[in-house]
Amino acid sequence: MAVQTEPSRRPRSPMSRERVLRAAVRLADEAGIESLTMRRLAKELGVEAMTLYYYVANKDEILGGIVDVVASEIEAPADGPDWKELRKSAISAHEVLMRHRWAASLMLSSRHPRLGHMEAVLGCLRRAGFSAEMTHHGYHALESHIMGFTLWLAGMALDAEKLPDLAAEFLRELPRQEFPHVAEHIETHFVKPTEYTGSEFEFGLDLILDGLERIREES
Amino acid sequence: MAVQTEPSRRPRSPMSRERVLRAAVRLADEAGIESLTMRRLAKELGVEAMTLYYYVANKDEILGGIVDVVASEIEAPADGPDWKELRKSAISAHEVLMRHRWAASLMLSSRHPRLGHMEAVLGCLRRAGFSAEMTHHGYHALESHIMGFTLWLAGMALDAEKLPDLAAEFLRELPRQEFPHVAEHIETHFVKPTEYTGSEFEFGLDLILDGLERIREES
DNA sequence: GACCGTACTCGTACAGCGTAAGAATGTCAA
DNA sequence: TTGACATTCTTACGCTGTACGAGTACGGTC
Repeated sequence: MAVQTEPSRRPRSPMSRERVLRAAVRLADEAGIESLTMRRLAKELGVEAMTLYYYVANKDEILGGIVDVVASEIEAPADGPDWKELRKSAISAHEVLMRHRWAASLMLSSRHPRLGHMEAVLGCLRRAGFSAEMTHHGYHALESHIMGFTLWLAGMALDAEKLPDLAAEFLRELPRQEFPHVAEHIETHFVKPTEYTGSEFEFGLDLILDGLERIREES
Repeated sequence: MAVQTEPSRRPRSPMSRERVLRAAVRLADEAGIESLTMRRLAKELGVEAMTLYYYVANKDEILGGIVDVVASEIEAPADGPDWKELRKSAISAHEVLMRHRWAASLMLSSRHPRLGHMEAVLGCLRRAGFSAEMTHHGYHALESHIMGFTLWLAGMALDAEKLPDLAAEFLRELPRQEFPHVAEHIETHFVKPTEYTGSEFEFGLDLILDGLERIREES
């Protein structure tokens, strides 16, 4: 039963569905999701396009697969009694989705639900004493914030390092008397090149969590 | 032979950029955004694909244009003193984006900001006494909820009328002891064919608005 | 009439996309 | 050696956006 296959004879590392997916994630991260084509992905793997179809039914399966890869990086809320574990989990989701800026919109349009994560979040709320009704409302409020905010920020951050310059130029051409608040917004937000620390995401998150807390205490 | 009023050579109404965009919106509404191709849109207008390029630089301009058409349907918050005008405006945005389920994700990826709406929302918060900082936070929290929730719901509602059956079958195959809360969630949400009235959207919206209110009163 | 500029529409072509069909190649067991 | 099977590649098809240039219609002017 000695494995006779000598890797030296065939320099290519063995292909696999997992290897395809990992390469797809890397390609999407580095070159954008629009660069993820069957031919380009195949070239990346040193192979022809049709070879991929031996490991994957079609491109949709690749898209679903890389969404799963990314989703598995998200930290689920712990099982303990503290329902504010959701806070950590939400921040984790935001961070992961910002590392893979193409993932959020794919995740929303994915036909296949992430049951494990959903179960963990719902259970966390339920154990904290929320009613079924309130649990569902809370779940959607949280998920909406994560997705909405992340999608917005990911759209902004397409060209992160030259954003201050872009904002400055935009500001110069903006008719200020017509859009004074927009001008103010851009100024405080973008022109000074502050590192994004997630505080904006957390503001909205805490708005929701504190609101839920209050509802829970009232009931 | 009088060829003048031959039905095959029907009198085409005059083409225009606006007519192209309106047809594009209708096509996307009726057949999905993925059906919006230059050739199909042209056929819809009784014309060849390349004709469209006389009115529009490229397809991206069409996509930007139809986003603007949809955005203009959204009711901006009124200029008055009541900052909860934002509530009406947010609900309007949600309704409009649900009428055009392809629009939300396009709007998020659009490179061109909707200054008028942004100015109205920011001004509304500012006039209510929020600090610049808080205004920006509130703006993003609201916008995130609108976009995140609408995108989620639009993804769900792809095949609205047969959703209860789908949910029932999904539920039948779901390992209940493994995902009890998910099962509960699906049951209360989908199996009974309740008309969606927007109450879920408004729950999260009010969580945010009430949270902002409290912050305003504290300061 | 003839001529011409302008506005508009279309035919053709090309590179790139996902992928169906099947041939070619490599590897192992009998 | 033969045959079965796993893996990869070649070719081709219909679709996409769109570059390029050739029509076509319709005013003026001479």
